[in-house]
Amino acid sequence: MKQFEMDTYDRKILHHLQQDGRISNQQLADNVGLSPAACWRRVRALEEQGAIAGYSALLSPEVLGQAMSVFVLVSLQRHHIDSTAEFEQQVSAYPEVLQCFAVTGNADFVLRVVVPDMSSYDRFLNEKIFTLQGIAQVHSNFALREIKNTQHLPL
Amino acid sequence: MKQFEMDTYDRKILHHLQQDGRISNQQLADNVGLSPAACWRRVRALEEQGAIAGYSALLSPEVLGQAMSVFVLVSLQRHHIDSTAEFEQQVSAYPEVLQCFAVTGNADFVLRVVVPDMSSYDRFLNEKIFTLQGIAQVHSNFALREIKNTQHLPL
DNA sequence: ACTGAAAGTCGTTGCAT
DNA sequence: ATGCAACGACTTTCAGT
Repeated sequence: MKQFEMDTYDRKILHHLQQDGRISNQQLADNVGLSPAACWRRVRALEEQGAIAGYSALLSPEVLGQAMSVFVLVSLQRHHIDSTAEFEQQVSAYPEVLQCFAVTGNADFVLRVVVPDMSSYDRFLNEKIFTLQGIAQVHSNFALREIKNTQHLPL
Repeated sequence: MKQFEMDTYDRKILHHLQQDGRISNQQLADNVGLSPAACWRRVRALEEQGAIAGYSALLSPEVLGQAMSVFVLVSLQRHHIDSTAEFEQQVSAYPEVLQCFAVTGNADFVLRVVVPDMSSYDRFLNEKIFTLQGIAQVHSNFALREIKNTQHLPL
């Protein structure tokens, strides 16, 4: 993945597309000050370069009854490559795990898990986390409130 | 925010819109097995009910040179309502802070911060976090690797 | 690189079931 | 609730600058 030059037009395009992924090419062109054709070519280029990885609808966890967010700190027993790889593979497959990062600090991984309620979380832990091989410690920090939650990159 | 009934069509629609927020209504209708008009009316309803909060382009941090993710654990000195509210307000305004949750456990808040490099992170801490009133402790856990990172809710 | 126009596709609405 | 049909708007391509 290599870097590339981005001018003000590209930055504006990315900004508006983060804000509204379904904005019409015409509106976008108006907002950034390009003709629709020129704007469209730039968007295409940004997609092909990989700067735009995709588009997604943002759903509301509250409205959909998936209101519980938990930060799960996981430490593995031994840091062998293969047990780590298997952990990552399994965890990636769980739909309840929205995010998983390998981190510095006391834990090896931090996961953000989203479930409808506490009993679902209990089931998730017992059936999907505690059954994994090589788990040393699991610590759950429950989200009391969501202050901010986007994936919008600063440009 | 009240719950509402969702049938299989709605679930399929949300699933596909999470996967591709720019899918055309016709393709979506094909995929879920509805006519374009019926599908479009359901999408409209889901938007109005708030189940769909919006749409966004997903950008690639690596390609855009915003490769460093840090989990910042923040504890406040006294849990007065007003200092907490001010902290939340300020932190929400920082573009580097993609996510912020009030959590249980040792810290009061966990923030996910994204910056281009370590020196930018240093500046972020000194100029934007350490200057806030009532900060008791700040602990930084750096993301070594991103295993999974979506906002896709399990349906 | 950009603009403007042309052609095809799609979103959106109204109406009937 | 659904499908069909029609109009207007849009996306996308291509030639010219």
